[in-house]
Amino acid sequence: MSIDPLKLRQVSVFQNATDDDLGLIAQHGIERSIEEGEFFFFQGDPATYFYVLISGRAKLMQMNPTGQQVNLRTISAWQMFGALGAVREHAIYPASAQALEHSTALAVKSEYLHELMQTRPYLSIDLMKLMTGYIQEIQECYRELATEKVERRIARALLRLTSQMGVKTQQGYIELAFTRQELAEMSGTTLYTVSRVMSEWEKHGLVESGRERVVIRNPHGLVQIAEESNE
Amino acid sequence: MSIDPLKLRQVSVFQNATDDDLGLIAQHGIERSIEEGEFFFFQGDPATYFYVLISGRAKLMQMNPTGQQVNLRTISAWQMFGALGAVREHAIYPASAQALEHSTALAVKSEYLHELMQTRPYLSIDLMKLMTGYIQEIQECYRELATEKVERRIARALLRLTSQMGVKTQQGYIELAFTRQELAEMSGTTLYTVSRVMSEWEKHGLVESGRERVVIRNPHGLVQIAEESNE
DNA sequence: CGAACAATTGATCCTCATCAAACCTTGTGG
DNA sequence: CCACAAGGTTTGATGAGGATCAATTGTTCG
Repeated sequence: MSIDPLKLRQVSVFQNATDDDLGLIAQHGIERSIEEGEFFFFQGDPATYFYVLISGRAKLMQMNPTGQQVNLRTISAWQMFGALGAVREHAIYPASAQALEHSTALAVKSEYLHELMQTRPYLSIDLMKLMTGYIQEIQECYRELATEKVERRIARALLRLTSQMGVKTQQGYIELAFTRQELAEMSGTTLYTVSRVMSEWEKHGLVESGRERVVIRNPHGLVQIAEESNE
Repeated sequence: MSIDPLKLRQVSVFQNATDDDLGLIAQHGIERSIEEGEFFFFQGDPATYFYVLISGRAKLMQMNPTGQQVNLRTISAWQMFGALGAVREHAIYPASAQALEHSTALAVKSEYLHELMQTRPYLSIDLMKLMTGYIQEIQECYRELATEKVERRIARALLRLTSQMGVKTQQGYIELAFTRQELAEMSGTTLYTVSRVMSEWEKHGLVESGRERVVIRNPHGLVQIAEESNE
């Protein structure tokens, strides 16, 4: 039992691929199932496969020698990750990929994508589009971390998550499923600070928070915090 | 009077290009001369040209609304920059490029590179290699900024510069030409902190510093600071 | 119910940013 | 050739913003 190749069209890098190409890719891939907390791959491993997340959620992260983590990106269904190995031979993953919940993914040999790109320019272009988007995002995160205060960074992180993975509740609010720790790793701070900031926001009715859960009640208010000049 | 097309082979993205291709690119480019402090382009401008630096030095930087700067990359001769526009139509530059000294560069229409990539897979691949390298570098910077202390970040910044643009002095030391302000922007701190750290290092014979100048006398010592576990 | 894990909150401390003032270095013009 | 201006650098004093530690309180699940 394998996935429907045509569903791969949802992957931004494959948006311009032919049906045949999608079939080939699906055919060359194997489905992997990963439990919550387990890893797709580790930073430093040879980058022999790239992945397309089919279900679940995952995160890309780096660890420094002392074990502190930094979250680089959160991945939801039909996003590609670990594709840097398709560009360079003998590349290694520059980050680790960990499942945030039980997930399945299609794993395809990097060299196969590399081979395809030799004869399909649109594939390269679309992969580059993904890369440029990613470069812009991380550049922005970097600038924020260097120049902005925590509260604003946390607001930005929440807004980013909202647009990527926000789920509407019945009341029309937006719900996110992350621990304080995870939010801290995304905004370059500690879980204590995130907790304090959230408590403060809750007092002002901006958010409503619980265990592994944040409900945004007033997105506009968050945007204000994210944008307002340093008063 | 135009540049020798074959010199473009030094550009990593053009390493596999044919002589004819190099000729075409040179032919489609115009030479621009930029004075110290002037800009090649600004963040937010339409990304209609990409550049190859022919002589001089430049930096890619972002500014936040309050005017604080972050340095993303320093560019030396025969490096390409501003190429994100070749990937996506109507793209805008995500950063500004400023000349650190009088510089000349070849400016080529982004869409021309885009066109070439349609029929020359190796060009796309080589541009992607550049991008992946860049992604890895900025990811690393991001992680450092989020998890490491200033002293170590400054050491890392110096080491990065050393490998990219270091010039050997007669005595075999490595000399770099940057102001405290510039070093601060590269390591996410202030010129005051950079100055203090450098004074401290100078006492221990690691570096020798002057106006817009840093001489590294003991690279190994810097590596130790950059790597040593948080004691 | 109890164990494991997540969140909160207070107290404390430390790293750096910030401000201010003085000091160097370099280049320019009289 | 000296004086001065402009810009880079150093250093001290001060304070704020968060990190860290510790103790307590929720929450979920077997």
